[in-house]
Amino acid sequence: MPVTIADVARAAGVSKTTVSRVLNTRAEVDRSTAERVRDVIDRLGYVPSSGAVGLARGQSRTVGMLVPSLTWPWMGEVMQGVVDTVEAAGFGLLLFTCNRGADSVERFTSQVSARAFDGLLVVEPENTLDMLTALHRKGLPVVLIDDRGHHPEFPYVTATNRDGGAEAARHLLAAGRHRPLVLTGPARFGCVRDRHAGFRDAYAEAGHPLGPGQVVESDFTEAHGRAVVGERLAAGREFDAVFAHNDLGAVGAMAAVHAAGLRVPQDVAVVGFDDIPMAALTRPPLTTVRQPMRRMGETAAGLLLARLTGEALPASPVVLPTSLVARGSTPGP
Amino acid sequence: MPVTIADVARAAGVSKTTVSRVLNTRAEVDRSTAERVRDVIDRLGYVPSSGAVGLARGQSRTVGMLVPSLTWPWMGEVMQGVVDTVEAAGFGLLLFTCNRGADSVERFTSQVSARAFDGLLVVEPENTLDMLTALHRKGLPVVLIDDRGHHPEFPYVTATNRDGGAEAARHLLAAGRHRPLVLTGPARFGCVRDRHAGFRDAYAEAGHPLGPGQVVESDFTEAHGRAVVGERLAAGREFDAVFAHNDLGAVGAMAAVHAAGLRVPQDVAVVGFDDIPMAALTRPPLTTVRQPMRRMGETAAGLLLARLTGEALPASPVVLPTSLVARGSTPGP
DNA sequence: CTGAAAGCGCTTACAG
DNA sequence: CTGAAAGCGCTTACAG
Repeated sequence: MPVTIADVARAAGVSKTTVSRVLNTRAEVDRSTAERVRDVIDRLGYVPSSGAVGLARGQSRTVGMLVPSLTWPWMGEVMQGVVDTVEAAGFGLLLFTCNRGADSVERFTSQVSARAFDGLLVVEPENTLDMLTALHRKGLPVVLIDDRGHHPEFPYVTATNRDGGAEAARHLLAAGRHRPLVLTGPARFGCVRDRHAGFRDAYAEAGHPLGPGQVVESDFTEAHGRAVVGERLAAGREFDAVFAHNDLGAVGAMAAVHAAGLRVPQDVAVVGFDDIPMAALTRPPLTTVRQPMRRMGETAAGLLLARLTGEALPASPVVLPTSLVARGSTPGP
Repeated sequence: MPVTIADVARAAGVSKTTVSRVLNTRAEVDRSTAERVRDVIDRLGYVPSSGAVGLARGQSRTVGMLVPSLTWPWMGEVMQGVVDTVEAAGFGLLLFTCNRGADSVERFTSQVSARAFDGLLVVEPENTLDMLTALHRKGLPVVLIDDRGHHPEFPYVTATNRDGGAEAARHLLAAGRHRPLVLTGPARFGCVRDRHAGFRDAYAEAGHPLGPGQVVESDFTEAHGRAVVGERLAAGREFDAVFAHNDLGAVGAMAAVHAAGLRVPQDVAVVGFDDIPMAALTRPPLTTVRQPMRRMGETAAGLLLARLTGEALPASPVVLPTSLVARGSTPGP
């Protein structure tokens, strides 16, 4: 019932070949013929079936996106950047989150074999790097967003985590805070190691090297950040600042400081990482190292699309700059 | 290069028809033949091309999802519910956000004509109801999530907005707050009218009818909520509570109360609506009327999938219950 | 139980 | 500049 290329051809008195040619604006069509065909297309409201085009051309003009979760606080920004870019290029975006065990991972890889999409954008779910590498080796174009420090063999977009950590340190040092407590993320993440290295080195260079008791591995949750800082406070405060490797952890830290009857930033200054939407709305607003999440999404999508339309991809990763956003959780100048 | 059904047929010494039959588990295949074919499929790692299957069957086993924005604080939960449900059913999810003007709306509708998906889930972007209604009339199955009170002619999933408003009122009344300030959302939204009706009636029934000065139309932003409450406070406080129609507005209200040197909840109690992830993390944590966003997403997806697999859809909308989550921004019992 | 053939709606050499 | 025909990888009557 929907109108097909055959209907258009019949109505315009030409062959399907010709219709296809004006559809794809191949040059070798008589101007008046083309115009007539275009009129019919408009009149009939014809739109080529994407499935048929894909089958005939061997490509789907669709990109896949795999994410570990859609509810993480910064995921919306990444997604928005990706969708905007993919849509503007006239591609479709197929969304996957294989977060229900091995079963769903398998289902996902079978979608790949089904050639449902031409390329893949991914925020890496845990333990999927091997699978992704295998897909890439089999010829699927893949671009990673935030490599988690795994440095895969395919292109990725990340942020200057080391610089970000260093900037957080310099900001706290400038405020005269010499005894920070660092709440890292899981140590297996490269971004965590980078953030910490930047922070630690900056403190060392300033003549205030971090002692072993000043660094605690956390898990990126608000609850754990709160628990750790709460315990440290109860055991007797020996720090004048907290640097958390993500904003949620920083929010937990602030809650613990307040719960202990202390003030942010006067007694304990707090710096987070990410600049999630909530960061500007906490009390006090959270000073944080901003990652340009939306731009990271746009950039990754742009790389993948370029690859799909024939361009070669940059051999080296794309590293976008972080920036410190100073707010009320650290002392003003 | 990828393995096709013809490869499998050849290797198994049968026709493509037979392979297709075991693939789709039609009964009329000899058991031993079927087993042999299955072995070959496994050995070759064959997966049917989704595009080809779709073309032959006239359906894509993909559902589309249209949203106004991916960065709204509750969108992640809705999306997660949708994706989980759609994935579990073995369908693909194609994501659209036509938020770049009429141009992108047109691009979206053309995707529909291209039969890229079999059904559509939508959180309605502004001014798209007519377009959606037209698509539905042309035969596209559509399910709306949160009807915004438009009561469209196709199925939708929403929450008990009126009850939610009433529950907020009863909660504040129980705390002895008789002079609330109401910060509504845009009046054109049906959910806003419902929330307000429930709240207003409950106050009236309790003998404390709302005066005209106690209701202000806001726009669901934190900034406007803060501005309105700030002005009211500066003009002389004549309210002991704020009911905001969304959590972001409530967060703004709390900020304004604190900025005025007053306390939440002692001087001004605050109740929000939605229960976004941030609500539990504010200082004090925000009392709010919870909408089961993830379940709304799951439910809508389930309805659409049922429809696509042949079941009839319920004529009446599905209305999920809201629930009041009491936290620190209102006085305890 | 099994297969040859037509068809889904396009694109693309190949001829003219 | 234009078209007939083959092909993309499946499914599905239709025969046997």
